[in-house]
Amino acid sequence: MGIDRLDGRLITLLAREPRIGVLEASRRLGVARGTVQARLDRLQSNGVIRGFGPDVDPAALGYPVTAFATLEIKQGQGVDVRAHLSGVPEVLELHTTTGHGDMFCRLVARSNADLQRVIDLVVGFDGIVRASTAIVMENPVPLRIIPLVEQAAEDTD
Amino acid sequence: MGIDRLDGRLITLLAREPRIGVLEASRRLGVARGTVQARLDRLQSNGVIRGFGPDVDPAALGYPVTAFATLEIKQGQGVDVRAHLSGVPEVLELHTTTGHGDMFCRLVARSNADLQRVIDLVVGFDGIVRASTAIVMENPVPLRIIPLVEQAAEDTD
DNA sequence: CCTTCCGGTGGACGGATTGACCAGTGGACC
DNA sequence: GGTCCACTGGTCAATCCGTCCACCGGAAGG
Repeated sequence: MGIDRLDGRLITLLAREPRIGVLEASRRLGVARGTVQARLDRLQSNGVIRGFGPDVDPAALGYPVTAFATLEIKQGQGVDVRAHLSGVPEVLELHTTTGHGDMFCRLVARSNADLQRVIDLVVGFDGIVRASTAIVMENPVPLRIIPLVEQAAEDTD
Repeated sequence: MGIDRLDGRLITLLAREPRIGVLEASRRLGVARGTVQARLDRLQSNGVIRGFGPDVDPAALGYPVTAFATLEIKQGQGVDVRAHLSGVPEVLELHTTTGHGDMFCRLVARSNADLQRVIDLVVGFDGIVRASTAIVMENPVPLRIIPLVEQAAEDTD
């Protein structure tokens, strides 16, 4: 389990230019096409590459506001809260974190005003005691993975 | 700007089965191939679909621990802190949020012990006054976009 | 009512890529 | 020496891609 330098270069290449196919990738990497195919198969069955889903921008969908909310959960209500939040489209992800039954989620909304509606949707549920929200103003480092891939490849796993 | 139901179905289909091509997608959706191609082109130039980058799992790379950190930044040090954090591979994303020069980032590490190293890396910088970290235990709702896409499509933008 | 515009349809074309094979080679390991 | 494994370089038929085209219907505007 782990990736070598060729895997790292392959992932980086695919991340930079997702449109290229196996053949073009093999040309760029200077290896045989079969090698790239084998690597890709392995990376996917490994679970290193989960898939190639479309990367959708919520802002372009009309949801330009992002916020993070910390939720305090009533004891034993965890399961219900999860079900509730997974039913809210504006909840893009949900984590349970260390602490006193705390959860943590990423929200999007159509506007700052609309964010109030979303928060009401999220908090308007019995198991949630309290919520504190932080609105995102800038995103200096968008979600990325390449630097980590390169580091993992350097560590010659 | 916005997406209709066909766009929504197309995005959902691509998210579920990224391997399928334009031709197969047109068959599934019951429309002509040219239509799917035109829609895809439009969605991409719109910026709704940013791309089809590989979805890499940090855990499979050897970084199974995720944490979120809130950073308090010294006045006027924002730019330097961003540069510093963007140079740390374990920082997967960084946001500036409402509050007193606060920032917010997602971290990964090889283990709970290794997380200490990462945090030291992150915090060991002049402009950062204080950091509070929450370790992720579970991830009931992984980062997702489809429910939002479907809602946006229903709203018949 | 007529005209124009626009998105979708169904079809076609050649070039390119894919997935699947194969024998051969070199290094690592026992 | 023998075995295993990954990579190479090549072939094959099947498929898909990007790009054209003529045609149609509805919507909007005159």
